[in-house]
Amino acid sequence: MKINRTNKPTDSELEILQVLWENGPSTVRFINDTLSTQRNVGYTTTLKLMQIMHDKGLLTRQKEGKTHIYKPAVPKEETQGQLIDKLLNTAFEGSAMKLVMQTLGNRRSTAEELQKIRDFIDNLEGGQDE
Amino acid sequence: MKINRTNKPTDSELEILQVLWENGPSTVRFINDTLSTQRNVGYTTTLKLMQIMHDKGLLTRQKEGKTHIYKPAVPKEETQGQLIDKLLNTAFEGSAMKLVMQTLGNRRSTAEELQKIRDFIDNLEGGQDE
DNA sequence: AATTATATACGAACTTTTTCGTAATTGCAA
DNA sequence: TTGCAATTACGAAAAAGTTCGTATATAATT
Repeated sequence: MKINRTNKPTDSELEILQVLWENGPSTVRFINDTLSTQRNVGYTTTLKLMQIMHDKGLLTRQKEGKTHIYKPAVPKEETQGQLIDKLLNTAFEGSAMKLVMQTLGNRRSTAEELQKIRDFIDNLEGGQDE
Repeated sequence: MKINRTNKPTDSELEILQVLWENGPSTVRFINDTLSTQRNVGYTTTLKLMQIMHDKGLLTRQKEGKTHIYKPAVPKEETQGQLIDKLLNTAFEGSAMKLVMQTLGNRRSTAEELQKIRDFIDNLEGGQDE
């Protein structure tokens, strides 16, 4: 199936990607079992969704015996980036700075985390040409 | 109409909120004119959407002559916060730090912006109890 | 007061996303 | 090899979101 790097996942699709990101390549059975611990969802529902995602090029799969092993067709970071871009454009006037400040401003972070971010920014400045 | 602080806006609803955030309280006519500069959308479509948003408690309105003046029922920051929380939970394992780093890592920021963020973080540490 | 222009209300069609039932297929075990 | 349990394929219903046509109301204009 052709990989599509422009289709953004829907909410349900994102749920499935989450499980794959966390657990690596998985069967429909495993994904459904995992999702089922959080909410009610039928096996064929999950199956259908993953088939659609395969059609869209969001997942690749490989036959293993009689089951399929699915994995994301696109790196996690790329999908995350798409979602950030969308949020940026629909709610933060495209400004990464505004998003970052809002995110940090209203959520508790530990001193360690804040320090990591600081270091990260310091590092950025070196590499970035302006 | 009752204000609903839990309903997340859909994509189209967000488009409308954007216009309101940028321009302040507006008529359906104004919103539709603004949206129309970017894409094709009928007047009654925008009207219907805003009526639904009013029903959901996303917008309040006030009659002015024969038209209605609409405005967000909930502060912009609160809606932004909802959207961030959702992104955090569906794609960043709930970690604000990860979201921030991804955001800054793949997008160009000016030195000024980065400095502002640094200052912001410094400020945060003082106020936050840990 | 009648006409006109603009606004609202509302139902319904259409699209997209989500859900699931049923049938067909497949590999394994008896 | 036959039967069984698990999987896939597929169609279609249900739900959510979007779009728009038509009817009705309202205020301004002639």
